[in-house]
Amino acid sequence: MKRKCLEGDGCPVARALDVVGDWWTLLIIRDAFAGVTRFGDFQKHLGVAKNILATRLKDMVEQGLLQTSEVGARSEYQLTDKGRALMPVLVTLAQWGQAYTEPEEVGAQVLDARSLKPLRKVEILAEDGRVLGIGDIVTQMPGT
Amino acid sequence: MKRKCLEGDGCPVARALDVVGDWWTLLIIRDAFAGVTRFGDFQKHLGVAKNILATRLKDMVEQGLLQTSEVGARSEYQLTDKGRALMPVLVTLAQWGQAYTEPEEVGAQVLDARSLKPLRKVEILAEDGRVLGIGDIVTQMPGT
DNA sequence: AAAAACGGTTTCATTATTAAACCTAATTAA
DNA sequence: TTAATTAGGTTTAATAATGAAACCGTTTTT
Repeated sequence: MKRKCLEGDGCPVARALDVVGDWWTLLIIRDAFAGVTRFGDFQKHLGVAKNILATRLKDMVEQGLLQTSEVGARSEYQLTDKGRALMPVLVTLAQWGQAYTEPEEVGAQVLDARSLKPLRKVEILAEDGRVLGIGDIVTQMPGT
Repeated sequence: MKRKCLEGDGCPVARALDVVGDWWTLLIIRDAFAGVTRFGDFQKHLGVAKNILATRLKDMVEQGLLQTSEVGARSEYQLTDKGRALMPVLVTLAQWGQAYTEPEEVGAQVLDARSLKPLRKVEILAEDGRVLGIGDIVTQMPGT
């Protein structure tokens, strides 16, 4: 009756979602990328209830996505390497969202820090460098 | 009191998650990429309760991720362009999962259809082609 | 010293998820 | 041709997750 059960799954997508598939997790990571570290700031930006933010942050620390450092008796939440490694996931998701969903107001964007321009569209490449389209990949599943 | 509220958000990540952020959605998309089209096959592979699979599929059709076609009085669920466009998201997620989570058994993989080899690691590029690391991007937020 | 803010925890109501039973139409087996 | 089974769901009732608001001790500001 619990909600998730994909921990040791053969599929890396399932395992990834077991860690970051919760409703708020990727949004917290997004804010952490934007420099947010304090409980109250996450709460304000996300508009999430404090209790569930507390449990999410605790879970994320347990999963190794965030680490806490006590700065002046005030704890800060910072991305670990494992959390930072989600950057390409966020960028890819953002590009899909920009292409296929409509904003009411133009808002947040991920930009190249040097030029402050948008990023190039993510491409999926084969080992030899060929650009792969949607029909060019196969998903090999264990039970199929 | 409802669960989601990010529909017209300024942030494309939030809008994307509003569509694909549900617990089972990306796993359904993954299976659809693997060629699954029928209700029972989704149910078998995912191990999800039939009622929630039914509502998820209905939602995903409403959101334009899947379309149904009545093949011999038996409906099939197929990816739309919008759904297929999530391929890079799945690939990036899978690569993160492969790098940062541990499988109990080696299982599903996304492969280049021609060579049947793994894909190249996704790179985030600036407009001018520079490879961007984690410190090389900035997230511009509306309320920050 | 008093007041406000920070970082939560607790409580209780609402919503989502689940397993299991059930149902109807279509297909397969006898 | 009938009977049994399967596919594709829907309904029901229990459990788990989520949410808003109140509360609480500590820390910071006034």
